[in-house]
Amino acid sequence: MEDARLLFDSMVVRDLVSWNIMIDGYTADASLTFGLFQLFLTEGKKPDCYTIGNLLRASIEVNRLEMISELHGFSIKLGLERSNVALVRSLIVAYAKCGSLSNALKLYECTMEGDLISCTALITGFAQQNSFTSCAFDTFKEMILMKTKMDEVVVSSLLKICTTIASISIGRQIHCFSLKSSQIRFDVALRNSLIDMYAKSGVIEDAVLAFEEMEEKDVRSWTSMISGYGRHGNIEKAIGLYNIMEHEGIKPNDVTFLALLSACSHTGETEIGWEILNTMVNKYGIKVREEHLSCMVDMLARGGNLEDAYELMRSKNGITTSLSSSTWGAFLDACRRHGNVQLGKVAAAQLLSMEPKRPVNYVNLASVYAANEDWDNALKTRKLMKETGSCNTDNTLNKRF
DNA sequence: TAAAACCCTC
Repeated sequence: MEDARLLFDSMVVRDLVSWNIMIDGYTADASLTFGLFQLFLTEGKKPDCYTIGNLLRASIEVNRLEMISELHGFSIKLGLERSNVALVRSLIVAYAKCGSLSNALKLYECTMEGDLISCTALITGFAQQNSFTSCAFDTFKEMILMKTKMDEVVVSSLLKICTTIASISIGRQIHCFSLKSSQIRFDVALRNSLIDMYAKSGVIEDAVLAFEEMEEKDVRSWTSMISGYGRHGNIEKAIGLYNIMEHEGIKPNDVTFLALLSACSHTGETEIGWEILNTMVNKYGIKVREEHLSCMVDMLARGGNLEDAYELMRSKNGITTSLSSSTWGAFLDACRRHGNVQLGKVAAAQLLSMEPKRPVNYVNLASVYAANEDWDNALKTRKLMKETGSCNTDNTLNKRF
C-alpha cells in the first residue's frame, strides 16, 4: 500500500478511478481513508458511487454514523440516490449496521421494498438492538407476503436470533421453511446455524442430527457441537468430540478451547481444565484470551480454589490485556459463596474502582460480609451504595421492562 | 459485489 501511495502521489493527473482505487486500498485503516477523502474534496473532485461505496465500508468499520449521513447527503446532492440501486443498498446496510434503523427503514420503504440484501441488513440490524427482535421477524413475514426472493443468508440470520431468544418453535419453523424453499442452499454456514440453534434451545438430539448430516464440517461446526454438549453438562461427549475432531485433522481454534474450558467450569473439572489450557498454548500455539482466563478463574473459584484463581488473575498467564469487570464479578461472587472476606474485599475494591455506579458490586460485597456475619460492614456497604447514588442507575431493570 | 455461522463467567 505504501508503494501504491508513492506512485499515486507522483501522478500528475489523477483521475477518479485512481482516487477510488486508493480510497478502496485503505479500507483496512479508516482514518487513512477519510484523510484521503479530505484531500480529494480539497482538490475539488466529485465522488461517484464507487467512492461513496468504499467510504461507507470504512465508516461501518469504525461505526461512524455521522460520516454515513454525510455520505448520504453527498449522494443526494450528486443525484446518485435516485439512480443507483447498489448505492442505496449500501446506505441501508451502513445505517442498519451502525444502529440507525430508522434511517435504514426510511430508505428501504422509499426505494428498495422487497430487496433481499436490504431486508437481511434490516433483520440483523433489528437483532442487534435487543428490544427489536420482533421487528426482525416482522420484516421476514413481509418478505414472505411480498414473495421476495429468499436465500440461506437471510434464514441463517433469523436462526441466529432464535438462539438469543432460545425459541425452539420459531427456530423449527424457519428450519422447515428452508427445507421447503427451493431457493435456499444448505451451505456450511446455514448448517452451523442449525446446530447452534438446536443446541442453544435445549434440543441437543436435533443439534446432533444437523451435525451428523453434514458432509463437510468446518471448525465452527465442531465447535458449536462441543459447546452444545458443554452447555448440557456433558463433558465426556464434549471432550470425546474434540478428540474425534483432532483425529480427523481439523484444527481447533480459540473458540473451540473456550467451549471446552467452559464445559470444565460447569462440571468442576479443574484438572482437565488446566490440561486443556496447556494443550491450547503448547500444542496449538493459540494465544490466551481474556475470556479463557475468565473461564479458568470461574472454574477455580467455583470449586473453592480462590487462592489459585486470584493468583491466575494476578499473573494473567502472560496476557497483556486487562481483566474485564465481569471476570472480577464472577470471582467476587465465588468469594461470597465460599465466605472468603479477604479476597472478596480485594475483588470488590477492584470492581468499585472500575464501575463505581453498579449497585450489584456493593450488594455482592455486602453479601460477603453478611456471609461472615459481619453485619456492621455489611450495613456500611449498603449505606455507601445509597450515598453513591447508584441505586437509581441500575439499568438492568430498565432493560427488562 | 453486498447480507450470515462457533465466543467465558456474574
